[in-house]
Amino acid sequence: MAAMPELPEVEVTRRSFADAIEGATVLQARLGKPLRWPLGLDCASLVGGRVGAVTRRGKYLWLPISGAPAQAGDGSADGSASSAGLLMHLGMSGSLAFTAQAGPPGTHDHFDLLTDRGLLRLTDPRRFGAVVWSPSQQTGPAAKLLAGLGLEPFDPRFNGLHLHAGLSGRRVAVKLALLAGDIVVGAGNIYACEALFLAGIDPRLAAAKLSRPRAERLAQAVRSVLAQALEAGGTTLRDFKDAHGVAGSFQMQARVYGREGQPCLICAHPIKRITQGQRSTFFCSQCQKK
DNA sequence: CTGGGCTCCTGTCAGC
DNA sequence: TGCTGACAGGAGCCCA
Repeated sequence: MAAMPELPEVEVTRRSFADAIEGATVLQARLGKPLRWPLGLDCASLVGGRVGAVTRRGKYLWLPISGAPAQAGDGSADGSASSAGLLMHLGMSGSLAFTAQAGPPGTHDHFDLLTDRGLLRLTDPRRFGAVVWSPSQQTGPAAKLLAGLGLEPFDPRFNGLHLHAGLSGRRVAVKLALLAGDIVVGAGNIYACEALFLAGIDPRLAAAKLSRPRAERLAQAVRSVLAQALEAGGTTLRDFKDAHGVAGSFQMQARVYGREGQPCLICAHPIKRITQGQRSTFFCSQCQKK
């Protein structure tokens, strides 16, 4: 079962278990095969900890865990932002399930957090995902990983002006600049392609060459594509499911992604596929201009 | 500082 | 049916 964790999928996952797990007590933790980075803590040290409010930053989830007896120097016991916790990333193939009853771990289940309210389980075949212990979001490994992330797409400060400023002085193609995530987070390969199509912008256009008005349109398109996907339950192309195993509603139809050779929905010109930064870009050469 | 390319690992699918 | 190669939604890191 493939997950497709771009921002909407991560947010849908978060919403699907955040309320249920908040306030739970950790009974046990287990690691499977190594993920992208080491946990940085003994699983046993998590036992007795209390899970706080799960938040998201970009495609990362933050699970505050406070008050575990074995955690030295953990001053906070209320699950607040300054609490210690786990920074999680789903990589390219990760998914989280939170269930009351779960069987023994399967081949691709590489992290379990058993609580008195249920089991949070990370399944990740490719193991590009990560679960990393950090003394807080603002310090330690979490701070390092979250540093340099751009604005959240739904942050009111993310607008055409911000995008235009971020793109200025960059020679890279506008699509790669979007993907880099240091201007705005959350647009992965699919949604970057889709947003550029919506905005009528050629993905190969040098970032700095995008005019202010077109940057405005692109910012709007990024928000709109991500909002649509979010509303649809995070569904994009395949079989994404949230932490209860609920599938998305399949409303977010890709207009260009994965449609090489098929007619553009606007002008019927065949959709093109090119490679940018070792990744596929889909676009309509007729509707998307430089 | 920017930009380009590589890398981690496994599953799936198309083609022969 | 079996093998092989291409490709996959992320993103940190290293080097020019």
